[in-house]
This record gives sequence, structure tokens and C-alpha cells, in this order.
Amino acid sequence: MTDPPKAPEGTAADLIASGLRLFGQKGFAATSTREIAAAARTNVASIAYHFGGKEGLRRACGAEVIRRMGTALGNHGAPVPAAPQAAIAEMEATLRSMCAFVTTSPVAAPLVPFMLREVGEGGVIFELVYGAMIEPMHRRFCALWAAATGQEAESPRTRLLVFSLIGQLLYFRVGRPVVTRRMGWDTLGPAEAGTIADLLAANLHSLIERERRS
Amino acid sequence: MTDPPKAPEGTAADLIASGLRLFGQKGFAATSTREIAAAARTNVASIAYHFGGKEGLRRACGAEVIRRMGTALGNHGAPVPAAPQAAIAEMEATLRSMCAFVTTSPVAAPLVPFMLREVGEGGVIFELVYGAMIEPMHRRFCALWAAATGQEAESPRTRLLVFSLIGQLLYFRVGRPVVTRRMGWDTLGPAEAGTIADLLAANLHSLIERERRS
DNA sequence: TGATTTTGATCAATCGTTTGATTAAAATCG
DNA sequence: CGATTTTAATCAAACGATTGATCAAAATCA
Repeated sequence: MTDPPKAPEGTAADLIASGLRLFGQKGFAATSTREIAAAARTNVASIAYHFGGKEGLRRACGAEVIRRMGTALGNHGAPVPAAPQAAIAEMEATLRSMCAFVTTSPVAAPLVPFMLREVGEGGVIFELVYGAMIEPMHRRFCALWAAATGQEAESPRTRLLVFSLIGQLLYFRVGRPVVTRRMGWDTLGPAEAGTIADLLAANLHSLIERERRS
Repeated sequence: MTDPPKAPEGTAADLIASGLRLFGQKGFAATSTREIAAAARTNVASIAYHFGGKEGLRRACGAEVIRRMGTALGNHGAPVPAAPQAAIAEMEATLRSMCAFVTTSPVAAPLVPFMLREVGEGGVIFELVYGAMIEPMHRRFCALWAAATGQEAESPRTRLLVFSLIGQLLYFRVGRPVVTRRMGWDTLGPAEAGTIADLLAANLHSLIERERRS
């Protein structure tokens, strides 16, 4: 269908990396083009040259988010398993890999703050990422949930339930400062991510068991 | 201990209201003092007069967040019920009122976007709100959880579990654009908030039941 | 009246963008 | 092939616009 988007190279890639990091850290408006250029070890004018301007760099960062998440969590095309046990297994595996990716992967590190701000401002980037990433993944999870519990995949209840599952996971990243503070953690590394993933998996199984009975 | 903070009045209150809304909507740096003053129907210089500057207005907005949430969800002082059923009932009631407050209350509407940005930037405001609101509420919820399940209130597992409960709730507000889009909702009003609250309450009971068995 | 609050004007600093010059590699030509 | 032209990329410098802050004067209040 669509070609796999190629990773940017050279100065353009450096600018995107710096933009992703700084936009997420301080916000789009709070980050000056000069600061981005300095971080990317190039001249301010490069931004206008490569992306047409600051707003163009923002779009390029959004595209990079889609690209990175797509390569990291991209098995959307595979057929949804019909057997409940297989569906449950895939859900747990997805939850665990998403947890690891979102909380500890250095590739994902700048992505979450950036996207969080974009979702908050509700601009074009959000539309892009929603259509390319969020909805497909949510749909697949709903289908897996249906296969696991025998309920209808696209019913409002199923969709909300899947959101409650994803919400648990994402909060540990969005509210990371809160969590680490309250838990007394110095860092949120692989060990802590594993503990979180175990809890999320246990919650998943509890909710599935309840829904299967009804 | 500390006096109940009094609600601001007059021009200062108008500036705080405008600041809360605009800071949350577009971000602190993206909002100009002139824009805030115009929204509050006053002069730019009023900001410096009342709050010492833009940063002072930001602090005042943070204090207002604490004040509003404190008056809306503030029964921290009451003794934690010892009976499991009573503890469960309070947890469900808290979850439901938090859900209603956070998703539909016009008083809370500007608070979440504002705080979300402040948490992301991790500044002084976050420290303030964490100490005054987040940790006390989380502690109480942990104590309730302990009363309900017989587990230890301050164990890492309990603390994480409570975060997973809160995370479900907060995601429906943080990811509101995602949720409404995917659910096909025009708005997130009392009816939709009720549906969400019912689901969260059901999840709460499922998790409690599981933890009581172990 | 004296104290408090609001206002309009002005400041230096910083913003995103544009400009023309410069360089080196690629393409074209004789 | 060597000479020439074209192209892509980067740079320092400067642009007008906007930023937060400041202050004296005006207005309002008690």
C-alpha cells in the first residue's frame, strides 16, 4: 500500500531529533529555532531550508513519531487469532512490549512528551498520529478482546474497556514524575518496568476472567 | 494548621482564570501577557502589579489549582474506615466523584490541561501540587485499599495498584480527544462520564476481589 | 486627602524568517 | 578527458514583529 517511510539522514535527521527532544521538553512555542539549530550543530537557516520553517519541522517530528512507533510496535497486519488463549497471549505480550518500549526505550523517550503536548493542543499532528497509529492499534486490541472474551469487538463497552487497559499503561509514562516520586524510585529502568508490566498483565487477566463469566 | 486559602477576587481573579485557561490551552510560553490581559479585560501592567510578572501569575494559577481541587475533593482528614465494605464504598464513591469532577466539571475544565503541562515541565508548580494534593490522596487511597483487601497499605504492590486505578481514570481525561474520537462521541458530558464511572467501578471491584483471595 | 489600582507608553531582548555569500559535489558540455 | 555550469547545502548577518518588564501619570477608592 504505502511505502515504509525511510529514516531521515544528515542535518535533517539531527534537526528532527533535536526538535523532538526540545519540543517535548519545553513545548513548541518555548523552543526557539536558534536553540534547535545549536543542538543539531547547524545554522538556524537550515530549518527553513529543510522544512520550510518551524511549523514544518514540527510536522516532520510528527511523521518521525509515526515512523518510530510503527517500526517498534507494528504487527497490525497479522490476522487476529481466533482461539481465546492465543488472543490473551497476544494481548499480554503487546502490553508488556508496549510497557517496555514506552517506559525504557531510548528511541521512545522523546516521543511521549512530544505527543502528549500535541494531543493537548489538538493540532494536525494529533490527527495524523491518531489515524496512523492509535486507532489501528486500538481496533486490533478490541478484536483481541472479543476473541478472548466472546464479546463484541466494536461495542462501546469493549472499546471503553480497552481504553481502561491502555490508560493504566500510559499513566505510568505520562505521570512518571508522580510515580517515581511516590514509589521512591531513582529511575524507571527495566526492573521497575518489569514490575509494572507484571501488574498490568495480572490486571488484564482479572478483567478478562470477569468478562468471560458474563 | 494552614488557613483555608481564600478565593481571589476582582482583577486578580480574572487574570488567574484567563491564565489558567490560556496556559493550559496553548502552553505557558506560547501565551503572551497581552493576550491574558485582553482576556481578563485589563491592562498588561496589571499582571506585574498583582503577581510581580508572568511567572508570578503562573504560581498563582498553581495555587488556584490546589484550592479548587481541595474544595472539590477534600475529605483527606476523615478517619479511614476499618470495615472492608465501608472502605470499598468510599473508594468507589471517590472514583465516581473524581470521574465526574475531572471530566465534566466546568470548575475543573481548565485545571487538567494546565496541570498536565506543569507535570510535563516538572517545575515548581508540580512540586507544590504533588505535596498538597497528589500524595495525600494517593496515601488515603492506599489505606482504603489496605482496609478493603487486608494487604499492606504502603507496600510497593499496593502503591502501584492504586496508580493503575488512578491511571485508568485520568487517561479518560488526558486522552479525551482520543477517547471521544474513537467512541464517536460529540461531547464528554454527564451521560458519558457515568458510563465511564460504571466501568471504573466494575474494574475496581474485580481487582479488589482478586486481591482479597490472595 | 492618602493609598490603592489601572492605564498608556516605552524599553531592551528575543523571536522566526529572510537574505546574499560561500562551498563542494553533481551534472553538463566541448 | 578537462572545463564549465548547475545544484544542494550551510553560513553569518540582518529584518520587522513581538515578547515581558518597567514606570510615571491617571483614575479610583476609602
